[in-house]
Amino acid sequence: MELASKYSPQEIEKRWYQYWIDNKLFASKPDGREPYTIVIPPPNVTGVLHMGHMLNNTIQDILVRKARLDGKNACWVPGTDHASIATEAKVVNRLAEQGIKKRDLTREEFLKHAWAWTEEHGGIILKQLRRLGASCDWDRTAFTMDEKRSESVMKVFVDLYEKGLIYRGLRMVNWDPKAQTVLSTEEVIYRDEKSKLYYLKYYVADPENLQAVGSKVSIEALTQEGNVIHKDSKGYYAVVATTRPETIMGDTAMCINPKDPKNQWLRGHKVIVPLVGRVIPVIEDRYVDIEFGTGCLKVTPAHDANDYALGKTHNLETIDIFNPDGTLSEAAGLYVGQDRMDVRKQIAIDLQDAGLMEKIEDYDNKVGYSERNQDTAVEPRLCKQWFLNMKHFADIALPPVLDGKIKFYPTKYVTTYRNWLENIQDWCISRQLWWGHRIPAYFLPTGENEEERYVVALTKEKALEKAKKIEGYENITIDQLQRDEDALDTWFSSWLWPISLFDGINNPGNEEIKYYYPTSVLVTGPDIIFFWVARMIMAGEEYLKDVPFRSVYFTGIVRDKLGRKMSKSLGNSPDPLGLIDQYGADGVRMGMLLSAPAGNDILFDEQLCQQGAAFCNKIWNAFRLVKGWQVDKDLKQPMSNANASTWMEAKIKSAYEEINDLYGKYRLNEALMSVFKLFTDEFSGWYLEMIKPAYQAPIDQKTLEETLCFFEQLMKIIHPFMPFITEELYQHIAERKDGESIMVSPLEIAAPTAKDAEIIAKYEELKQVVSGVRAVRQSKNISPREPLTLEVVIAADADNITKDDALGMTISKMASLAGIEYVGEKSDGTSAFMIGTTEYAVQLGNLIDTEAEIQKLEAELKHLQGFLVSVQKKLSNERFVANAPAQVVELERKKQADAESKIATITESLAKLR
RNA sequence: GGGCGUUUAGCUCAGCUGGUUCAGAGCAUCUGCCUUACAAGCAGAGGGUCGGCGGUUCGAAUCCGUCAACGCCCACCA
Repeated sequence: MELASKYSPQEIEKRWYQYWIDNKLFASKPDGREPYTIVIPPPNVTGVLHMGHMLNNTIQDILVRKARLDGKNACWVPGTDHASIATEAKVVNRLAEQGIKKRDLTREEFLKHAWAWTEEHGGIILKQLRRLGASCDWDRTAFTMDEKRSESVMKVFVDLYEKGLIYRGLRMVNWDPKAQTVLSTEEVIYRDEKSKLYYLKYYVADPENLQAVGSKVSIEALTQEGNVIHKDSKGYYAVVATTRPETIMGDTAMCINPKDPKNQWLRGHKVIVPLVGRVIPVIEDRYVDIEFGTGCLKVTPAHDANDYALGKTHNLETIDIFNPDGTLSEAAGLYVGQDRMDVRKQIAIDLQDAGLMEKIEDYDNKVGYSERNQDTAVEPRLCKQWFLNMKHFADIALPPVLDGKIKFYPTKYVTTYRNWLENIQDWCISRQLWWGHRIPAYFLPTGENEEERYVVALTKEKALEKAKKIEGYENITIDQLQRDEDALDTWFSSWLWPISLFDGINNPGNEEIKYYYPTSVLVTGPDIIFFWVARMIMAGEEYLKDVPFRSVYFTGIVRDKLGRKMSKSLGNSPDPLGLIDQYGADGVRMGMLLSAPAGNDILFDEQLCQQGAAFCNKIWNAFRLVKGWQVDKDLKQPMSNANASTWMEAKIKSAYEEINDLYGKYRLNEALMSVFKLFTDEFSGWYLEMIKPAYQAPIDQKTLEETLCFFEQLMKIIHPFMPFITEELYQHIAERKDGESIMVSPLEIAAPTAKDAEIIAKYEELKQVVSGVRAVRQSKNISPREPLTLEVVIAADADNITKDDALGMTISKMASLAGIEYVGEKSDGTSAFMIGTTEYAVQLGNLIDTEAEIQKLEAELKHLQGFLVSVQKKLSNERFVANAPAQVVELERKKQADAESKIATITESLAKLR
């Protein structure tokens, strides 16, 4: 079969992917082999493949394919996440485009739209992964909202509720006014913002009292005690610094620190909220920072977590001045119906106009935004929500990571993990969304001002049974039960992923969960260590009493080559599928990985894909060379080939050992680099050139067989990184039966022995001699094909690698030598170089440039003399000789001896040249 | 404010518990080659006082201290 001189991946990749699918080579069922399991971090169901996915999934695919070659039963389970906030937002937007408002629809109608959208866009991302070569067991594709996963979520909710770990309570929570849902603390990200600090005047409401006090103790006296008293024509006033003047309508107190000397004069008084006119008490609490602003804090219990806490201790009224959409409510009394951000601007003006603003300063502060929606600030809001008690889960999730039962790569994330768990807050798991798992709680009818009553059960029927057992509700009917409208946080289903994929919640102890769990490794980004990684560990420990994965490999963020995050607005994110079209999946995989040092961010440079494509071409052409050789069955294998073959085998063994070690440490970029060098330098650059027959000359059978065997081994070693081209060539190397595949062909390579190391060392020396001759050619401008004679300057009985017939032959071939001569003294007209302590000289005849030779030798001599001085200095240091280990001293002595001998040789040569 | 990490050739990174001929790789650069597997290639070469300072040691890129720059995470200072 004729092979083109350039490798074209497109058709080949398509063909083999189909072949793998047709032969169910990605499928896994429990059997007697050791399992190797990875569950995919489920991408958003309506998401589109980006470079982060490319990296993450390339890594997973490499690990899974390697496991297959190692003879393990590899199972990579794909799936998607319903991503409730993100998806619901997308559906709401699409409906808006059609002029439909979410709140005009019933829940059922809305969900119909959402499912339609999911079916339309859902799973595109999984299809895209196939282009990359992802070897997922597609028959297992799951969705966080499919039947099994949903059932698991419901069961877990009910179970945790019954265990008393889920509770419902009124808390200060983070509210996203745009999505109109509550968020967990982890979903709020804080951004630095340039804002303003407004200093507002709160007039003292009872100036007579102040006067009264003042009459007893004069204002002057108070001032002398350190009080800072503000007064203008309208009276005495306190100054409060705030970043949020629009919340003053919710103020129910002003707070000072009892130990603040500046504000002692305000003790026990009342002040008037500016513009609003409400009279509020001055309370005292050590929470207030004396140094901040004026030391006076406005207390708005409904709209700030700290103020809420203050409100609780001091029994303050709570006035909620915001509507769920972030506009001002009736309770505010002013600016009703306007957006809080507009009100902030307006009220500043109004305060100023009313003379109630002391000053405005620039101020840097942090403002919380929803992780999913970065243009609307999160609002602290008092809300009744469902929470998961995290203390219990932190207790069970910390030990496995600290004890190393789960290994993190890189390890630095253990600290991050521990810090989070040690300061954990309860997890707010309810969301005011429809797209998600609806909370299985049912409210019972109650009177107007009664506490709410509810039951939690898997079905409405079971809820009814439970309700009937409650005193006073014996006669309740099913229609009177009102199911909670809210859905659960997406992560409340994701945290079960490694369990629910094998149906371990619904079907505890089933064959699959027993076989595949714990999974082998989780490959994910550090940004979801709290959202997902930690919580999976919690769920695993809670429900299976075992870790969900043995190791976690945290990948970095994919950035552009300038180090900027890839983003749509910067337009610096390449289209992954476009890259695959251009460079082939194998090329892109290599490009991704080469730039991905373990645990660091990756600076993606498209040029690396080019390198990947070039490597494919290299492999392709090496194969063309081997495939083109004619065999002469009668030809005996030359010794030089037999030796080269022994060396190549040793080299593969030692490289493979190193590669395996790197896999074990998840240093995949380094493993790939080793693979690359093994193929390009050792195999193609050296080995093939060593055994390559002369033009149109045949090769002996044995060498060809051995070469094909190496080729096959190399294809297997490369396969996890570049699955397509390796499969293609594997199929070409020998006749394969239909259904056979490199993917599942076992790869067994023995560990290198001491003898292998010896051979490798010998060939390293051989390479140096060859390079030495080549360097001489280069510097003298001699054609690579011009035959030259090499002199080896050694004693007649001395040993040298060129004396080995096979090695000598190889050196002659690789360096295009006419012959090798052994001389006691090199002849005139030679250019020399040293390998170790042996001098080699290339006969140049009249091409020799004596002056250049002298310069070269002088430079080397100078260098050696400097080196010798440093070694001698070390050896003459008594403390070094006394303290350093014997072998280190011995080594220095050898360095000294070698240097001296080299210097002698060079000095002699120089004398002769002169 | 606390914690973690990074700083080694033009770029991206190795260099483990200090000592295997004055620090390595890939890419990039320069030079010479269209040598019948591959110019998406081959051969050769140049390039770093290992962020600064101080210390421990016979010996430090490697250990300790300190400073600086950059990055990330956490934290209720309005």
